[in-house]
Amino acid sequence: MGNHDGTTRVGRAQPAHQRLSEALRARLLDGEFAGGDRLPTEAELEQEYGLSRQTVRRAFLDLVAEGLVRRHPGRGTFAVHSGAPRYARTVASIDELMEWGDSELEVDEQISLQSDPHRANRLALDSPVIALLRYHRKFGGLVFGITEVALAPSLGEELIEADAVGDGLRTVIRAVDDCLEGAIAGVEQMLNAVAATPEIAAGLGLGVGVPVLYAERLFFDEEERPVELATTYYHPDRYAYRLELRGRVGPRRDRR
Amino acid sequence: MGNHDGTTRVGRAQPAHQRLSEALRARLLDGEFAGGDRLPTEAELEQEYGLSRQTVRRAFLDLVAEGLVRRHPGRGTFAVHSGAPRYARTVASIDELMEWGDSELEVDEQISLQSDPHRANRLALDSPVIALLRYHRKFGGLVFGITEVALAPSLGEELIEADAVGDGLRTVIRAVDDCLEGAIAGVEQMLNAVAATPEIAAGLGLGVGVPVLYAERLFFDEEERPVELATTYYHPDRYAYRLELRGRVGPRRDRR
DNA sequence: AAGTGGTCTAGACCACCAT
DNA sequence: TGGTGGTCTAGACCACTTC
Repeated sequence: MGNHDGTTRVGRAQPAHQRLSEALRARLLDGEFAGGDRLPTEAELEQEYGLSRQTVRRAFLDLVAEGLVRRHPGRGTFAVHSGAPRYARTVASIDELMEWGDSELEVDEQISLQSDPHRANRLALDSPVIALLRYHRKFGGLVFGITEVALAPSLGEELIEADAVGDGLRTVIRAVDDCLEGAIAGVEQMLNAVAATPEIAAGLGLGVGVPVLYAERLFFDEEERPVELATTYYHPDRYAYRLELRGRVGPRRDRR
Repeated sequence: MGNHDGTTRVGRAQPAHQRLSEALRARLLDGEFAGGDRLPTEAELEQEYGLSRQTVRRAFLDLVAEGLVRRHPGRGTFAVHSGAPRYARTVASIDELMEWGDSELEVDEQISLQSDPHRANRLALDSPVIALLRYHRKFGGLVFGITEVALAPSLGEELIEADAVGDGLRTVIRAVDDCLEGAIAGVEQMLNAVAATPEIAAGLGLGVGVPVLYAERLFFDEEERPVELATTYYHPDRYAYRLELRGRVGPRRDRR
C-alpha cells in the first residue's frame, strides 16, 4: 500500500531510509555508541521511527558500506570504534575529498584563461584554452601543498561570476560541485613521488630536488565528462596521503 | 512465503542477489555492454533470472556502489564506460588490493622472526618479536617495488606451515586472508614521497636520494585488530598509485 | 500512456547466537 | 527458546522520461 505516513508530502526532502541513516550516523559520531557498543536492533528502530524492517535495513546498508557499523547475525549491530582519535586526514569518499576540514586555502593566482593544450585535452575540451587557478594550502601557518586547478573556461567564468573562489573557500571542487548542483560523481587520482623543481621548492620551502608527493585528480560529472583537473605538490614532512578502506567493496571473490 | 524456488537447498552457495550481481559484473567486464549501453531493465531481469524485483534491485545496489553502472529514473541502467582501456592499477577496494593482477612477486628473504619493537607495537603485539618477510615485485622484467611485510609470529608460522609464501604468490595479504578465512575487513594506507636510501636505491635500480613513492598499509581483521603491516617503496617511473572513486560513499552532505 | 527506476510495506523462512 | 540479522517475495505508490 506504499507510503504509510498518510500525507502526500509535497516536497519529501529525503527518503526515510536516508533520514534514518543520517540520524544514526549523527548518533554514532556524537559518541552515543562509542567503544563498540551495540546499536538498537532492527525491531527497536522500526518502533522508534515507525518504519518497516526493510527500510531500517536499507539505512543500515549505508552505514555498513561506510564502515561505521558492523553487523553480526544472531548478535546485533555494533559501532566500529574508530581506531585512533579519528585520523588526521582520511580520504575514503568523494565527499571527504571535498571537505578538507581545518586547513586554510590562499589563492596565489586568480582564475585566468591560459592556453594549455595538454590540460585542455585531459578535460576533453575542443579548444586549447583552459581556466587556471593556483593556490596553496596552509595548516598551522605552514604551507603543505600547492595546487593548480584547470577547468573548462565556461565553468571558470561561472565561478568568477558567482564570486565563489576566494580565500574563504575550502575546496575548489566543492565550489564546482555547488555550481553544477551536485554533479560530481567520480574522481581518478594518481599519486607519485617527484623531485621538487625550483618553483615548487620555493613554494613549499624545500630544497630543489627534494622528494615531493605529487597528486593528480581528475573529477567527473554524472555523464562521465571530465570537469576539473587538479594537480598538487605536497610537502612530504607536513602531509601524507591517507586512505582508509573498510569492508569489501567490489567483486566478492570466490572462497576456495 | 519466503524462498520461492521450492527446494530447501542444503548448501545455498550464495544469496541470489549476489549471484545476479556477479553474473552482471561478468557480462559487464566481458564488454557486453561497453560504450555506456543500456542494461536490461529490472522487469527483464526478474523474468530472465526468476527473481523478485527487490532482489534484482539489491544486485544493482552493489554494482552502483562499485561504480560499474549508473541508474537514471525513467531512463534505465547504463554501463559506465570505464574511461581508459582499464587503468594499469586501480586500487579502490580491499579485494583489488589483494589481487595485483599481472605482476610477478619474488621473495628476497623468507619469513623469519626478528625483534622490531616499533612494528610489533603497530601490530599491537605483546612481545617485540615479529615475523618479517621481504620481497620485490616485477613487471615486464623490471623491479617496480620492494616490500617488507610484518606479521604476528604465530601467523607467520601458520603461513610457513601452509607453505603459502613462495614466488608463485600474488600477495601476502591474500595468503593471510585465506589463512584467516576471509577475515580481512579494513586497510589504512599512507602514501608519501621519500628519498631513496642506498639499500632502496640498489633494490630499485635508482640513484641514492632520488624521490621514491612510499606506501604503508596496515590491514585489520573483523575485530579491528591489526593483522599485517606492509611497507613498500615504489620506483616512481614504473609505478604510480592510482585510485578511482565513484559515487558518493559517505555522509550525503546537505545541499544548500 | 507506457515504461523506467526509487521508495516503502507486510509478511515469510532461514541460520546464527545467547539463554 | 527467543531474539538477531540475512534473504526473498508480492504488491503498492511515486517521479521521471520517452513516445
